[in-house]
Amino acid sequence: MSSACYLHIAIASPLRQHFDYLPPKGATNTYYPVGSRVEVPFGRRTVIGILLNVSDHSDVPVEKLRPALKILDSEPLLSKEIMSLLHWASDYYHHPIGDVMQHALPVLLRQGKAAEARTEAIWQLSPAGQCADLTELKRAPKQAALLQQLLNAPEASFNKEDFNQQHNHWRAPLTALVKRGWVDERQQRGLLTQNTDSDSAPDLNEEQLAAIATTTANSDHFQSYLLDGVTGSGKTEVYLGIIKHVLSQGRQALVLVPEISLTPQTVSRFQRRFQVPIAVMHSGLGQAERLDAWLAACNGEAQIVIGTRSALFTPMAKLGAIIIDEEHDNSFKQQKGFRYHARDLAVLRARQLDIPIILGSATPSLESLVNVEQGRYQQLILSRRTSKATPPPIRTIDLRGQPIESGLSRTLIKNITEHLARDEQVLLFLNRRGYAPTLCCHDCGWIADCPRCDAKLTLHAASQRLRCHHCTTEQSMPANCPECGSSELRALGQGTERIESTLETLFPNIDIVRVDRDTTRRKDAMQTMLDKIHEGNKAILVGTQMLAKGHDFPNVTLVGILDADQGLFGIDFRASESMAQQIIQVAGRAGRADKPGQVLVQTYHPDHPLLQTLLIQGYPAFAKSAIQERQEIELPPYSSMVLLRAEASQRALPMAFLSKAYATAISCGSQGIELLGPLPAPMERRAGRYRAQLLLQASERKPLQQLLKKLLPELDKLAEARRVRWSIDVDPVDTL
DNA sequence: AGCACGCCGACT
DNA sequence: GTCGGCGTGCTC
Repeated sequence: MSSACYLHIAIASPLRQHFDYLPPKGATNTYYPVGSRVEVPFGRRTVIGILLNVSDHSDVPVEKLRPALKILDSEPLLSKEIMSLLHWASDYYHHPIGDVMQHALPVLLRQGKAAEARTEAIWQLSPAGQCADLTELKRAPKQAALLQQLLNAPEASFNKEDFNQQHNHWRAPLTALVKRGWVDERQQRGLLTQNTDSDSAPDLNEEQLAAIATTTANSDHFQSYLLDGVTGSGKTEVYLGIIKHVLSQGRQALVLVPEISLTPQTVSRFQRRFQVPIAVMHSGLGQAERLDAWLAACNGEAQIVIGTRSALFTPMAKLGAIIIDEEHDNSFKQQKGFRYHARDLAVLRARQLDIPIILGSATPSLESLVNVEQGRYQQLILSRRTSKATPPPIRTIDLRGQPIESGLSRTLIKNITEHLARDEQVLLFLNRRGYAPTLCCHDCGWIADCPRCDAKLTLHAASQRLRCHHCTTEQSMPANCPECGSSELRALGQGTERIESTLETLFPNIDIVRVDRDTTRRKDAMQTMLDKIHEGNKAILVGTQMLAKGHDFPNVTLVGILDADQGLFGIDFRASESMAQQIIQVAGRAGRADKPGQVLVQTYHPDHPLLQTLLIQGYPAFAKSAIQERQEIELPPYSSMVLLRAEASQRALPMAFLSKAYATAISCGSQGIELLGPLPAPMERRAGRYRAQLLLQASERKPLQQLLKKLLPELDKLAEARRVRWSIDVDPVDTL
């Protein structure tokens, strides 16, 4: 009995559904591997989708079905495990399955390229070439030269770099030699990055050993661990210890890190410790490189995969443990399109595979701390710094009524001078790049606003330009006020560029190194600066959060936080958590070597309770009180949030859509769900578009999910929906 | 999202 | 007269 056969296929489109196809015409075998790519006709074009499953029925009338064109993979490209993770994610984040699937594939595979590792051509002298008659090549000097090179090392094979070094046009002559039969051309598998230098593990302290022992004792079962270790306590050594164990079992390890901390140093630390192939996956990779890394991870050849957020979806043949470094970092949450949280999905993946997952941070997210409290995560504490250094004392500098020199208080300047006098380095943190955030006319009060955003333009002095930090707007700095013509234009407020120039006047003989997006735009700029800092000569580093993450500056003994107040009165309920994490992370840069460090925090609100708790009692105490506050006012993780956003070029449209959405939600039955809004977004206009949002909040996840399941198909049908760009954000990390 | 069809404005 | 703007509709 032959039953009907329908292929359910995920196709990249905003439609929340799959599409059904008949098997390809003339298909002889009946094996259709779920998780493989299928080429199908879709509307007027041909696209590549992923086979979700093969079923004996379809909800679509048969006459509407078209046959698929071609099965592109004979084996599943996405493993069963990844498919199930993606299904879950599509469901939970309410994002169309087709688009979700695309996130799991390197671009080249999405485009239909064969799932084969890149190869490079290599050339070798053929047996016939060994007794080649060079006189035949009298009139082909290039061929002769190439042949001579090959004859010099008759056993060796050469790749294109080898020829590039000695010849400028070698391709055609070499092809001629191949034609003559004197040279063999072969394709060889490219090699993964691997390092020949090696180092061995340092002696670990008891806490580190205990953390490794705990996680590895039970390494073939699912368990989430929160590795809560103060800066400098050697979290990475714990990761390495765990990975060593994983590798010894013949399994692979997946390490996810925030975007900014995936530097060559990070990777080389892993490479030096383990002489195994490592696949690195980040946004800077070329497409062919990305495909290579992906395939190597997939087939188990790469034993360690280090990557950012999206590396989570890499299929891995024998994954044995997942590590999330800096788990509190918000860059694990994708902020557009498919808005998944890589950390949260990683926990799910670990559970599915029944393997351990280790979330590490010096400043754990409140979510993870609550998970510890509720017994879902097991906490591993590293309380001691590995070096002798004691944690640096943190002092506040009360800015009220103080004379301030361009953002620097007298006290801070005095301390900088002292540390420099001891040939030490100073790090100043200000999370605002540019020269000044405001350009203002002294005579009429005009302010340079962005024409496309509800924001001020930032003055960049070096380029003499005004730039918007929220869109691409850029204009030259006017000589006169465009309103009243006055030439008295004043730069108000401080950015890193201005601090840098102030420091240059205050400390004319000291190196000032500014590290922000503007100074690190060039490809190796960051590296050059880090190298310079590591030389250890006295210097002042000024930077934004780029400086706060992960880098180790052994000779920095003074950290100055120039403006701690930014996060204190933020509109987002997570603003204070982020501020605290940022302050502690920056403070952790001080005194890592044998020199004692010192941290000075400038603030206009030294009595603010959150700041007090953080600076006097430390992050754990801060977290405890912040958690308590979340509990009292039923904020996440003590409630569940979903944000419905909309934007359009006309102001009224997003609000109109969201009002309709509000009404639709009510009619879907929204018992137990609080609807807040619709409201204009905190910065209503951005890049010329008006934005608004509707917040859905509930004490339980389930009713919210159920509502969305009913609500979203209804919203898709609304006429108002077509006039705006809208999106759903489940568990938003910032409500901006 | 793409892609086509369809009906109204300023240009070779 | 057309090139082209984006509103609307459809994709198994």
